[in-house]
Amino acid sequence: MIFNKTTEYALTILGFMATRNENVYSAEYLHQQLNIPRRYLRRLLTDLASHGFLKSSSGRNGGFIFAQALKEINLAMVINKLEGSDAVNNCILGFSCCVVDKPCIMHESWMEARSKMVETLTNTTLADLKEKYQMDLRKILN
Amino acid sequence: MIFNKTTEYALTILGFMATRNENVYSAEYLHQQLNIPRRYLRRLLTDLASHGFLKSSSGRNGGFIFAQALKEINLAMVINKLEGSDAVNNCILGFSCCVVDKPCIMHESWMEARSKMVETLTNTTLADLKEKYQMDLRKILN
DNA sequence: CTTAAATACTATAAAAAGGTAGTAATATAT
DNA sequence: ATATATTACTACCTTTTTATAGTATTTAAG
Repeated sequence: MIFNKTTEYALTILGFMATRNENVYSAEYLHQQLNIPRRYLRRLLTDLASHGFLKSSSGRNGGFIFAQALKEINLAMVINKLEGSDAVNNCILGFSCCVVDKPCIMHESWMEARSKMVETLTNTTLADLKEKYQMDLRKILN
Repeated sequence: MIFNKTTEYALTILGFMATRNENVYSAEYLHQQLNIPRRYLRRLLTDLASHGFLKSSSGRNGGFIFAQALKEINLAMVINKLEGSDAVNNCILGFSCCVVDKPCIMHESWMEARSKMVETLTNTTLADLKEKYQMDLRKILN
């Protein structure tokens, strides 16, 4: 499982938008480029706007743009907003009773695994993805 | 999200069984100890048996025991069996087209994060959990 | 001012995951 | 043999997640 489909979609959208250079992205355009179900994607875009990642403009020539600088948005932020609170921070066993001073059996192994993952996700911003994308492009051209 | 509830339950059950010293564990007993819904837990135990982690014996005094040595069962195995195929090995974006020679934008960041996690989960066996549990017990007693 | 291209809102449908119920089958103790 | 404690199987119900539909609203072009 790892992440919900909705979260995957959100990362896909933001990742795509971050690496291209359009002025504005309409839902229809993103749908065609990314193959995410049309109506579901629209709602998700609205959500991403209400979460503060995107800004929407209605009407003709409207669409979505980033509401923040790319370097301000990291992958962990997106995941946390979409999975609700701290999906990534929970005990692997979902034990509400599993806390630092009374950990469950798997606590230690899982914390180690998880914290590495969270660290990477937190350290990766959309700006990093853009940079990587452009570097890859240059490699292909040379 | 990270893992399904079913996967959490499975890890809880196996972790519990690994750290205690009963001869056999009935569904009813596990239900009382672990607070997993009675009927759902039963089905899950049957599944764990058919996946080869447990062996069941019917009838009076029946129940479940491990079908393999504790050191042969690691957390990644359990997760993979329950989440179906390779949940943990998928692209973060769920792109079927994302493969090593044509990776998606987030491939690299995600692979790094994920592989750390998979490594820990693969290296942690039920025998390790048992050992850790007994060490913790000794600490409390001293 | 009308039309067209867009987002916004709300309700509903479909699919998947989680959970329950009934009954059959099995095996042990007495 | 019978009663009891157990798992096994199958069908169904509930909740959550994913997806669709209809209609209203916004805005720019012509």
